[in-house]
Amino acid sequence: MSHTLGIRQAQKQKTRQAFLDAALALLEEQSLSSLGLREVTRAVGVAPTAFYRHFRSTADLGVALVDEALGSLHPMVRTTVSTAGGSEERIVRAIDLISHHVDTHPAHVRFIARERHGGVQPVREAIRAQLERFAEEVKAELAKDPQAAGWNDDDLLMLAHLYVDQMLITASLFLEAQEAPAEERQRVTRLARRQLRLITVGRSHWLD
Amino acid sequence: MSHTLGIRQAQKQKTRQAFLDAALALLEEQSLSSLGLREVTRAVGVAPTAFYRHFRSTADLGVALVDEALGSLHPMVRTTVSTAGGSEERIVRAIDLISHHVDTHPAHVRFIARERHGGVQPVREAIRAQLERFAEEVKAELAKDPQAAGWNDDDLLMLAHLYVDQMLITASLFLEAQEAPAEERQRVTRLARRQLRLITVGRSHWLD
DNA sequence: AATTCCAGAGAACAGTTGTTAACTGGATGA
DNA sequence: TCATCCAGTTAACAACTGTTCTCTGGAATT
Repeated sequence: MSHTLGIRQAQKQKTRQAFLDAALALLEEQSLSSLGLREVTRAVGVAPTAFYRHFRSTADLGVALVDEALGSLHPMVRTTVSTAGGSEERIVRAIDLISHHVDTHPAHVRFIARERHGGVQPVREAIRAQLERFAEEVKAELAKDPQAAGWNDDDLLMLAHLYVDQMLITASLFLEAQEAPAEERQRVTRLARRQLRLITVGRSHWLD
Repeated sequence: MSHTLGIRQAQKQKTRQAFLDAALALLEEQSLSSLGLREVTRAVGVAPTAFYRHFRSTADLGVALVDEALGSLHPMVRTTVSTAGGSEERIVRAIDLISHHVDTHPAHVRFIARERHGGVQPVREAIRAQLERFAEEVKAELAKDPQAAGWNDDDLLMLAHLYVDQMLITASLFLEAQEAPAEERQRVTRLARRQLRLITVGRSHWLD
């Protein structure tokens, strides 16, 4: 199926990835709308004009970063929501999973939080579309749960969005607490768990 | 109490406000970290150097914008949460209030949503501090409610943060739907109401 | 009336930006 | 083997950036 790339294509992809990595690093201290093309090429160690061989603009690069940051996350979300076990057990596991993901991919998380409402329209749209996909997937998993009996589609999607937004809020909190002492990070963990718990309580009494 | 300003101070404040207004307008299509000092002075119609008479940097201007956007909002939040009436009635009124505020101050709302996780640290910190104040105020109002009997302080603050974050999410949704047809805006209204309802249901069964 | 103050103007600085055109040299395919 | 392709280079462009220093003219103070 997958044809082995020639030396040429392989080198091109390698450079492209170097662009993405360099940009992500530079974006820890600024927004995409202020990221300069020359700034990125300088960080990669390549001529400014080389940029155009891979991206039309920095906005284009941003959209590629959205795919890198969120594209591979769908399986994880799907299984997290659907995993069997008691509801308390699932809450703890979900928060731990977010915490772990922030630890291993802080720059990706920062990028998404920053550019979700950022100044570059195509990037906002790309993030919005990915989050909509997450919501649809969460909804599909929720629908499988016996607890979903009697729920209409609109309410399921409403709940799914609530979960997705809460996921992002939690990730952002972990990110802010990243350099903080362990006790602060533990405080965030407990807060996130209780918020998720409250939503879950609301869910289980929704039909009353 | 308030001493009438001299011609000089009055003119200075006028120019300062012109800076804030011009910046806010420019920030509808970009982030603060890419806002240039000359760009702002050009929009105001004043020499670049005049900027330094009012702000040290664009970050400084950003912090001033945070105060303008959120500083005067505290009374509104306070009364909204505390207003008497049935819970369903209060939910409808809260969402309507947010919707109205987004209609009347779209640029302010956009600015806060954009810079909350934006690339300028002092501005992020200023927004964080204001939102923390909101949460404390909401918590204080919640504590007055008879429903809060048996709640500990941590859980009250947890719920207050949930409300504040939800308020921002809703405002952002209204903003995105601003140019959309009326039916889309109505859809957002209903979604926001139901999410608030679900949180309220969770709240009323929290102690079970 | 004379003096001080200070918001804003003007000019100049060294650096930066995105984009263009024409090029080089190694991988690719006939 | 030889012609084609194309990722990356080099050079140059006009336009823009933040910041400094010096100056001005009207308001504020004495």
